[in-house]
Parts: sequence; C-alpha cells; structure tokens
Amino acid sequence: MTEAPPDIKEKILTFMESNGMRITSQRKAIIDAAFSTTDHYTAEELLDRARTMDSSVSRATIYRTLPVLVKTGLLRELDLGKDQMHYDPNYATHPNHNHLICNNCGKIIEFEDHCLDVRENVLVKNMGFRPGNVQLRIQGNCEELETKGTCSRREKE
Amino acid sequence: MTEAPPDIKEKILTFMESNGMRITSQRKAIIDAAFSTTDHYTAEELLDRARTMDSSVSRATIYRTLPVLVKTGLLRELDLGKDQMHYDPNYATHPNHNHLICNNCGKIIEFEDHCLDVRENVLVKNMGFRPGNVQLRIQGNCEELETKGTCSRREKE
DNA sequence: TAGTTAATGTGTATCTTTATCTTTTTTATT
DNA sequence: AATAAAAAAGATAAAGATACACATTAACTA
Repeated sequence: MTEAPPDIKEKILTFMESNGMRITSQRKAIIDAAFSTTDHYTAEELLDRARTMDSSVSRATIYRTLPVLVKTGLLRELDLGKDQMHYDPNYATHPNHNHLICNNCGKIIEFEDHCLDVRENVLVKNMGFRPGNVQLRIQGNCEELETKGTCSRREKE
Repeated sequence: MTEAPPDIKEKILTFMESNGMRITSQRKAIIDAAFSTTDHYTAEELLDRARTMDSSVSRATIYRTLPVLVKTGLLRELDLGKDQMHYDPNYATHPNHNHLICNNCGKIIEFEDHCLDVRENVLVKNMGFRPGNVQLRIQGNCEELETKGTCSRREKE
C-alpha cells in the first residue's frame, strides 16, 4: 500500500483546510507515508518513506507536520523509552490499544482491553480529570526466552 | 530533609558494595539528594540538589549514577513526554503507582489502583510475558479548568 | 493571472545525554 | 603509614534528536 486510506486522508485534508493550512505536495506525501502502514515508525523512518513518494520532502517538514497529524487524533505519539519518539498509525482503528515491549528482543505487541479502559476512565473522572491521551506501556520478557533463549513471538493487536 | 531515609541508603550502599563499586563522597551526596524528596526531578535538578551537599559533584557523575539507582529498584525512570527523562523516588513506598498529568497546568497526580494492577498482570501473563516495568501515564485536563480558567489542584498519591 | 502569504528546504543552533581522556581518590597490600 | 593498582572523578568534546532562522518557492484568493 502506498496511499493512505481514503477516509483518513479525507479527514486530515479537511482538518488542514478548516485550519487555514495549505495542501502541499509534501504534506500529501507525508500523509500517505504515515498511513499506508500499520507499523510504528520514527520521524526519520517516515522521512525515508515520504521521500519515495516525493523526493523533495525535507526533514524539517516532517518535524513540522507530525504534530499536525497528532492533533487530528488519527496518529498517536508513542513513547517506547527509546531516544527518539515513535508514531503509531493504528490509533484510528484501535483508539485504546496498549503496548507490551519485550526487553530482550524489542518486539512490540499491541493489545486492547475493555476492562482496563473502563477502570481507567472511572479513576480519572473520580479525581476530577477529563481524560485525554492514555498510554499504558508494559516492559517485560517473553516467557519463551527462559527456555529457548530467544523470542520468536510476533503479534499485532 | 537533606538525607535519604536510612533503610534506603543502606540498601543502595549494600547494592554498590556487593557489585564491587566504591562508596565515594559524590555518590553519597547523590543518594541523599535523590531520596530526600518525594518530588520527581530531572538529571539537571538532581545535580543542583546534590551540589548543595557536595559542590564537587559533576554532571557526568549524575548521569553515571542514575542508572545505578534505577537498577537497585528504588528509583524509577519516568517518561512524562517531555524532552528530558524524569526520575521518581517514590517507587520504594509505592511500587505500582501511576501518573495523571494535566495538559494545561502541568501538575502531576500520582495514584494507585489494585484493580488495574491485577488486570494488567493477568493480561500480560496470558500473552506469555513476564511483566517488568509497568507505566501508565494519563494526560488530561483538570475539570476545574473549564469553569475557573485555572487549575489549582495539587495532590500527591 | 497576479499578488499575498504560508510553507518549504537548507543550514545552523540548541538541548539532553553519552563518550573520551586525564587526574584524583579509594581500597588492598605491604 | 607508604605505595601500588584500580576505579571513579571532572572537564570537555561528541553525538543525536528536534527546533529555529531565513531566503526562496508555491498554494490559494480576488
């Protein structure tokens, strides 16, 4: 896939227009690069992908555009505890998913749980807050690791 | 308070000794600075505090010592989504606490919930993982904000 | 289609964290 | 105590991610 899903593209372009932003070829390339995958990526990786669609995209424009995409609510900033920020394009389809990170092999498993969502919501409201971005990140180890010495597990969602 | 609680200090010094590390005046100052507060801090803030106890402490030593304190399990790395890493000295007394961050005033509320802990544990084990560091960070807004225009709330735990 | 103005790319700056290197300090051994 | 060996210290430079400045280009508006 080299294009973003039409509904997502539509929403973002509408958001930009209604905020008086111009639709440039670079922004279109970045949107396509950002939403034509379900994998997480860094700013640098997004730059590479966007450049395959429009070689004129610069690093600065990537860094300027990413916060815009996050503001639309369709892309999520994802703090994996690494040096760079990561971005997660699965927010639109799975707004409440969490991340399980293997300390050893670095693999990331996404998971959802309605119980957690509900409980988090109740707690936050009881403390007088209106919840926004909820990020649950669990670092641990594949149990396979202990017996086999490597982690082979790879799952999405 | 300008000294770390005796039991914490004891544990860390024991940890260092058993790992063949030397007990230097700088390390003692850093330990005292790190555990004589319940507030979160950055490396830079810890440097300032440690220097009031031993002016010879350098930035490099702060950065070299922080990972050691984290390894003892008594200090937790805390990702608040800011540029710098934060550190949370409340891990010893509240090993499973979570963080609620007001997007507007930046205030941070710590909270614990046994239900969340249990549910998280079950889920992670079902996915074949041995859980390690669990970090739940919720960004939101004080509800007071809507009516009063400012957030005054300030809570610990 | 011309004018306005936001957005772009390039290069540079900044900020946090890490690495290097030389000197100092700690601990073990006479 | 004196000394030797090793670890840790400070100072400084380097690295890496992100933000900024500014001159140029291109998107929208009338």
